[in-house]
Amino acid sequence: MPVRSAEPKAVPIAETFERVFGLLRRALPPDDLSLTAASTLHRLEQHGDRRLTELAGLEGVTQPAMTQLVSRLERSGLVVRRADPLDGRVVLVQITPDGLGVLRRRRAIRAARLTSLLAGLSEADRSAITAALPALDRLAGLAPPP
Amino acid sequence: MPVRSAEPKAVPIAETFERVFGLLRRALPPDDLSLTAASTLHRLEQHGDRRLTELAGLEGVTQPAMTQLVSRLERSGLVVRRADPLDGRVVLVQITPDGLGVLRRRRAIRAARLTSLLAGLSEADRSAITAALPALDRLAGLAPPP
DNA sequence: TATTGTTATACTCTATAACTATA
DNA sequence: TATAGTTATAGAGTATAACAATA
Repeated sequence: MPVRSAEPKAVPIAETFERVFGLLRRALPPDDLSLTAASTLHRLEQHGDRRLTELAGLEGVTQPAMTQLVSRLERSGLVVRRADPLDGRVVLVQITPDGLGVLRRRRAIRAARLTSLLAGLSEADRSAITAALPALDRLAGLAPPP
Repeated sequence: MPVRSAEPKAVPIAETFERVFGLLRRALPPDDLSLTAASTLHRLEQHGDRRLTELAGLEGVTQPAMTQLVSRLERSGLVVRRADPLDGRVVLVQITPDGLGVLRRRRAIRAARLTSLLAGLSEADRSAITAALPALDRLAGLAPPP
């Protein structure tokens, strides 16, 4: 009986990831940021101001979708649009102190919830998850097929 | 310098999960099912017909949201609504052969994409991810705070 | 009266197509 | 002409509140 190579493993991995997504979605505080909004803010925090088109590419959404997301974030005071002195067409997006505060609060809330969930696992399970984090980060960092 | 207990670990775990979510989202075929729709179909496939309210609870969405999701799925021919002969108020949701086919196709596409991504990792990373799957499944299966 | 589900309404998030402004 | 971004429009997906039907 042949043991096939990489393909069969992908199915259970994909299904587990979808279940983890369900966990993320259900653990989202009701009137919190969407996952895309949070990811965008996180990127602006980590890597500084970015052009709108660049953000759209990094987040894997269209330019109009990012225009609208940035507009919503700006309306909420979490980012501001700035002009690029070198190119009049460009919009630079910058996170505000309020935006940083929202990220900080959100992180604390999610960490607390996740901590209480992790408490329901065995120490071995927690270790297995911790051990996989670097690998998962590398997986998530691989350029997805555009 | 004190090493604090469980709380600090939750932050990197939550952030890695969000990055994996980004991967999932970007790898979604353009005109495919939403993650919630897919999860609902998957549940109907695995566990048989379910009542609408039960599905809403399992997926962590409201009853009206599930009414609408089921309506969209029914319009697309992926599920049907059936009456419960024992209770005239109840709607039983059943997956159709077309729904099963969509799940099968979708699984194959996602597995192929994930396989090509996994090929970009080291064998050690792939092993770490595989080793964490049961733990992640248990984590995702824990009842989230309602 | 309580439960099951739907309808009404509103907002976020996303897409494609058409447009404006700048280079 | 090409690039950066916005506006227009449409649809999925979600929520709360109000409603209808059945138990």
